[in-house]
Amino acid sequence: MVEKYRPQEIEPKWQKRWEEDGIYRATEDPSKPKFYMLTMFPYTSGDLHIGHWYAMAPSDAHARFRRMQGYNVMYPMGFDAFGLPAENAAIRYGIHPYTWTMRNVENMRRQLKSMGPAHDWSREVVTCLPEYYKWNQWFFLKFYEAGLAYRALAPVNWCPKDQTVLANEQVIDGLCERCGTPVVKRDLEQWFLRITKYAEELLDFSKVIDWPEKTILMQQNWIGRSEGVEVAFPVEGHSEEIRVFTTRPDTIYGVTFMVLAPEHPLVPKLTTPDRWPEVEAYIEQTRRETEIERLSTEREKTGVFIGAYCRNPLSGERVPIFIGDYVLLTYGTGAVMGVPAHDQRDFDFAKKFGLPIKVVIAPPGWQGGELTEAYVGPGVMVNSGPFDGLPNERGKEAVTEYVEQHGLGKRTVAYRLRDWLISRQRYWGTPIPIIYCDNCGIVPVPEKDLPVLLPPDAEFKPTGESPLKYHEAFVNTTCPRCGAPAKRETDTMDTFVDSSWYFLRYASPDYQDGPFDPKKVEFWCPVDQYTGGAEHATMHLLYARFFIKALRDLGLVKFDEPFLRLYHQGHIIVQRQKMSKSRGNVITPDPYVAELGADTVRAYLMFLGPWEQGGEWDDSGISGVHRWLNRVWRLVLGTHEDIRAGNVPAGEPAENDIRNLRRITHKTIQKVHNDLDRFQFNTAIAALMEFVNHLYKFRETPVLGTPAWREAIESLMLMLAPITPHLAEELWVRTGHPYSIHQQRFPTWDPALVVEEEVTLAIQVNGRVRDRITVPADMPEEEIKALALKSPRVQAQLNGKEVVNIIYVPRRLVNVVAR
RNA sequence: GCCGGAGUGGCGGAAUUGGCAGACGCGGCGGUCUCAAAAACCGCUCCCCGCUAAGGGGGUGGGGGUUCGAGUCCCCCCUCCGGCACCA
Repeated sequence: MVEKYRPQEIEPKWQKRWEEDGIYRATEDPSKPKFYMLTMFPYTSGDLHIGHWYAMAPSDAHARFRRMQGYNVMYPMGFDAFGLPAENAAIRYGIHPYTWTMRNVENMRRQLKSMGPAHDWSREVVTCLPEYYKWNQWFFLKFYEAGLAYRALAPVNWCPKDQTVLANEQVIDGLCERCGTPVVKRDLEQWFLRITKYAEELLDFSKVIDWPEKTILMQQNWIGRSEGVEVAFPVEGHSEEIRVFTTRPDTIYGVTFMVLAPEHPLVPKLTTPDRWPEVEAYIEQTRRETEIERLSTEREKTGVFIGAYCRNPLSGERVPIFIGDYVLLTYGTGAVMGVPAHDQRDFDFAKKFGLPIKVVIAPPGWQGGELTEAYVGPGVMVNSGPFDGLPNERGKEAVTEYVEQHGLGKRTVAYRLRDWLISRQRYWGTPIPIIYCDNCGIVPVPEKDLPVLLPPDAEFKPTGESPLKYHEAFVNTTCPRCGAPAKRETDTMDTFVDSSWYFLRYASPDYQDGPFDPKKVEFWCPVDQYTGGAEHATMHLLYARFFIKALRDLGLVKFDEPFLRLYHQGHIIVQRQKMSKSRGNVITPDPYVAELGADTVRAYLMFLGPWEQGGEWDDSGISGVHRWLNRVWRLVLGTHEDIRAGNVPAGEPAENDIRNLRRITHKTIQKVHNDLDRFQFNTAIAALMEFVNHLYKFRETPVLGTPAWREAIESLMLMLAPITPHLAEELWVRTGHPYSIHQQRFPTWDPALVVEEEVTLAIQVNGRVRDRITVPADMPEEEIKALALKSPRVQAQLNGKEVVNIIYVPRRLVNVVAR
């Protein structure tokens, strides 16, 4: 009788042993190809839930698979530890963000380790520790020197009652989440990183090996490159001109109005006194709107005439100037030339304000009638002076030429991408290493004075702008340049700065002389395989790419892209929602681990469905996976005992059975290998389940105990090693193999053994299956077709109809087409 | 709204990328073993007509199309999910 499978005993045992032996510790061993495997590090929210395991367990299986393929794998783990939730917890529970965060780190580390992962914990990085954030500051200084960091006015959400800056998340329907006061926008001097300098290069994915198409597409759309022309419209009675960016210079004769972003700097200057009260009120109103609202094409257009006019530089026509919230200051020049006939938003605006709609690109068959909607298609230019008669595509070029030659404007490329605002008016983040001196102005903190430590005793509650502002000992300092009394910058950095380079720190986490040891980074980086949620497609993943390109240009790294391959896992949701403490729907792995073992939970999470898709948490199927692991346990140990005791079915093993067993073994190896390679864990496990089902049948035959049987059982254990590492190790050692299975090679398949000798073909008549025939795999096409036609069921279906075609798809089907 | 995805039995999902729809598992039904239960094992299980047969019909969110053949490709629509620059 086989001993019972007790994961609660074997799992801690092996975890301890692996850790003691350091079998997952990565070293710079050049004898094997390196493989840097990385999972997005978790935010230290405190509730490590089944969703974290969902992200980590399959990724761990992939890392283990790569190790078994002979790669020198570095698979580190760390914690993203700065951010808003720590401050919220501090306010709610009166606990210091540091204490809260580090307590969460402890707990999350313990829970992660109970999964039995192959992480190299000696490389752990925690971003809220000074030895980490010091280097955020160091990078900031480098960026500043290189002109990549600059200060500018930018709006923040401001709650007038709480006197505090709010994150977008804290604004619910335009109201402060704490007190319900309407939130307004307020301009503050803030720090930016010049990501737009890299817009063009960031569009290029040719140096990436394998990223999901959709992620590339989302980043490209996010960057939003468009080619066009910037044209200056002189303002009547002023020396100023309004510069507009347009991708449709061919429609310039159709301009009937001009719309400026309400925040446009020329608005106060150009607005006539009689229009000012209304204009000012509209600007105020706009400042309460979100960008999503403003860009919605659904809602009715709004705007206000400012009383001023400009002149169309080509047609000479007089054009009234409006402001409208659908124009954003951050895109193009913050001004739009209104061409209602050929842009739907302009059309809606013109209808609303009774402005003329002048057709300048004739729609096909147009008789000069009124349009019911904007015509955005191609056509011939009309009402466009010297350009009349040109097809509009050529017209674009001609107008651009004209504009450039007459000094009215120039070709430009506009990007939707904006510079990265990194200032946060928060406590729990990296202090920005800048000092403001009355004599010297903006003075960067000298490198030798880093880190600028976050004072532990600050009043981090939301009592004002930047919490650090009220920490006198922090704020008041002396100017490093002239020695006069000076003040520190009190804003902290966006936490996306932390996550833009943490993967470099893993290469040398204890390095003191810089953010990383250049030699170690050169050895390990870039990341070969990155996994994480698709919600990071446009922000984190773009910021990290920007960071690496900037570091490259600073001479700090030698590669262009941080992550060569990328895979997105989906998310586990509960009651159709993301798990969160506040919703009270957090599922932790702990009780499942206690009852069924980590291996069962790991395998179940991988078996649930395509990793990419995630899904609703439902534990009703977990017993099936646990049952299966029990079957594996009894199969491997039971047959091991039977063979040793000579207790095998009598008789000679049939040649055919041996051949079949070997084919099934090798086909399974091929399938599991390919699936683990492509993150298709669910089908890998399904294949392993089928394999085990087959082995239970073969167990009843004399092949039990043959070399083919041993090959099957060893392959099974090795294939399970990445998925259920503890079970695999226990079985491996118990069946007399040398520790550790995690230092073995993944089995390989023999292509010659995988091919089927016979195939079953579906026989269709007009696309419906009517019969099946089993034929030798190498039977010639003509014979197969003849055989198909002979089938009585086919004949019954044909019933005198004329056969017009016979389609043969090798190894699949025959389709008889009849009329 | 804009950008990007997804939709297949009672449930999670599979389908070699245009070739037998429903692998594998859950659940359900029936059985073996047992004093009994659990565990384990065996069989059946997309829907409808039909005798639990032979056989036939329908079927991958809805509607249309391309094709010998569509879950897969194209067009329109519906629903759900992710992101929208201060949640990370």
